Amino acid sequence: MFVGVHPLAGFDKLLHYRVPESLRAHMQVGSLVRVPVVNRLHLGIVGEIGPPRDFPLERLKNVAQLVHPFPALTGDLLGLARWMAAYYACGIDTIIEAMLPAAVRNGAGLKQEKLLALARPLGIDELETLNRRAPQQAKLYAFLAQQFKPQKKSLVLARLGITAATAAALVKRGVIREEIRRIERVAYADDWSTGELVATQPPALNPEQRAATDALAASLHAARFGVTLLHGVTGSGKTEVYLHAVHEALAAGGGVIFLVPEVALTPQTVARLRGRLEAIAPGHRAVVWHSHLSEGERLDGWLALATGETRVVVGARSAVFAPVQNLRLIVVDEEHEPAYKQDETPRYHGRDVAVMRAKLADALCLLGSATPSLESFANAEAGKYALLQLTQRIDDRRLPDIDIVDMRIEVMSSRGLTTLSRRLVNAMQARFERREQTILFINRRGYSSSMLCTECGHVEECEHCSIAMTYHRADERLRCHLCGAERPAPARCPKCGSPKIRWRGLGTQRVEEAVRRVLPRARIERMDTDTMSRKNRFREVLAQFRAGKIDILVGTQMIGKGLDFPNVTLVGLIDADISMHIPDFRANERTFQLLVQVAGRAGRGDRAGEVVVQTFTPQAESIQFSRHADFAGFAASELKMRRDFRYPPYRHLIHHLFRGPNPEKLQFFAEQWARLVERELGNRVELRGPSPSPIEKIKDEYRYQLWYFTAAVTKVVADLARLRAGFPWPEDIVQVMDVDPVSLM
DNA sequence: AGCACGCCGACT
DNA sequence: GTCGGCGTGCTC
Repeated sequence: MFVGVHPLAGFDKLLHYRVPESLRAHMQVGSLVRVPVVNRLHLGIVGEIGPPRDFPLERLKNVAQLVHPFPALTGDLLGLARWMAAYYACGIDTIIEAMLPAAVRNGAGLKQEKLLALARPLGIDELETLNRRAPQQAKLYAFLAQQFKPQKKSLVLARLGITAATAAALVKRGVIREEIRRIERVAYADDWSTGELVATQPPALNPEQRAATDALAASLHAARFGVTLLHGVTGSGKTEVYLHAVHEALAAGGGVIFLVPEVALTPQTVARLRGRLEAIAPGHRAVVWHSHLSEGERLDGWLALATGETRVVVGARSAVFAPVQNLRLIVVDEEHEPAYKQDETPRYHGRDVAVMRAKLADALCLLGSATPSLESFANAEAGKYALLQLTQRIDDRRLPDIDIVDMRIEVMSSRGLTTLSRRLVNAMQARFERREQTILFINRRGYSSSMLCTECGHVEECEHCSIAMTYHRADERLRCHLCGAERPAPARCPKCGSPKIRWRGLGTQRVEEAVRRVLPRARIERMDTDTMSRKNRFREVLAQFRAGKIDILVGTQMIGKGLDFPNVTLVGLIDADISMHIPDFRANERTFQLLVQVAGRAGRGDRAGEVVVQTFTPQAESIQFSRHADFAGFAASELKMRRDFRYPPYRHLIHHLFRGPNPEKLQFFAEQWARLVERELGNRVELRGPSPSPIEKIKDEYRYQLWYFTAAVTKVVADLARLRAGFPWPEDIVQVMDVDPVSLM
């Protein structure tokens, strides 16, 4: 008997081994084994059963040990690992490592990391010779000499672009020293298992909820892959719908994964969820899974699931890898949350991975949100995902009125005062007189500003990529952050010729001043990163606001969190469209989400609140969204961390990008990379040739360099005016390519 | 990742 | 000639 094993030894290759008689009984795909690699034992996962295709059988070594009698990875998980390795362009070993808790990977083997530190300082002449004879070592020495603490080896090597051999040479000479530190997890009392299990009576469902649960029950009954998007406004009782689906899946003998964003994993939430679960599906105890568990707790939970003793897991994004048997349902609550994105290797998106896992396990994936992400919404629109809507609030609170104010008209009619519209000022005065509160939200998702004409609303775009170009004040030029194109900033609007063209972005101070002018007696407080330097200031201001000691709160994104002030009946959104021109669709998306959150909370129980949205582009025809920017960003940040990107085609491209000014080779690998991206992402890639900038500059700006090769852009059209009609995501989604993980298999 | 191998420039 | 630095390729 032969097996192909993915060793967890730091490289991405399937190695074959002979299985001794004694280990054959329980050996299967997904088994955790210990195998010899070179002269050391490593853990590995059996990836296939059978002999190697191009390796002589007589040279095969034996499997040393079978760690568990049951498979550590279920079949769908192994398939998922393969898919992730291709989709996120990383080694399968890193993914398998992420799938197994540290304690499982080795009984006592705690994770270790290597650190580098200076051992003895070098004398002047020694340094001199080093500089001359071994520039790489000198670079490393210079770096370490500046550090106070030992630094992580892998990071240092990646940053400086040097190999382990360089470090080894210095270690051998005793100039630097290598330390090994065990990374131990902080043990942490699980107050969730002891938290009071309030076995609340399941509340009666309203007709909408009933319809949704019926539809889900039907889908679950079919026992086929499917994705359902549950779009329910804030307070419409999504959780109750989830729980009925969970019950249905459990009753059918299936397993369930319930994902929540990390922030939502508070003891209270989990206790409540558990309580409800107990009430609705008696006898089922859920495993709780998150990053703060101790090794032992993780192991317990993992074993309970892997052996089939428990069939439900509630947890943060990594719970998507839980070894749940006979998986029937994956719930992704608040699916739009950016917390589902992992920003360390292996980089992945928990929601997309959930969809894919459901596909591989023939299970149902239920995505829920009050503000679905654009990609999920688009997939629902396209009919790939089923859509269920909950439009009524359980508490029957009315949705606020939304006014869109066209600031172009304001600018024309009232010259001078253009920060606040008449509409907003009147509304604010009314609140002040009634002793109600106002929030002014300044949409200033900074860093990049675009060129906007205040006369006609025209925004300068890149001719290749069709995204708004970024204005760089220093040299008065416009740049495209996607393809790197640039040109001088125009003095007049290219469309209507007006000189009133300016870069956007109002400061909080300016808004505050404007408010003071119209409401001199009101108590106003400003809240942004500048004024909130002191740590407690933030809470202080919020407390004062809640206590009614502040009439008007002016702030940026910061006020979006924890926004539940009962006396706020007016929310003003200044420069609502500014982020529409940022060449990053996530920024646009976040603005929508925030707006919906803010708006959903304006108003007092009895009376609907009011939301005033100020914009220069009320009929924004086209907002651009780019999947490529997202992926390239992903890849770029990956590359930042590791010099030798392991996925072979990338590895070579990157190597030549970083190492040699060799245009032919560079082009060859760029083409290879482009083809890879085309294949993996299904998008067209336009190759524009090597960057004109000198190679030294590329090192600093390789992000743009990478983007330079991937200028295919996906277009989505959204209409801000749609906000009038409830809380929708843009309905006019024309085309969203490649946002459905399953289509990219 | 860790290790062996081999090329290449530098210098007792 | 030899030695050390450093890139390259392999691990069943």
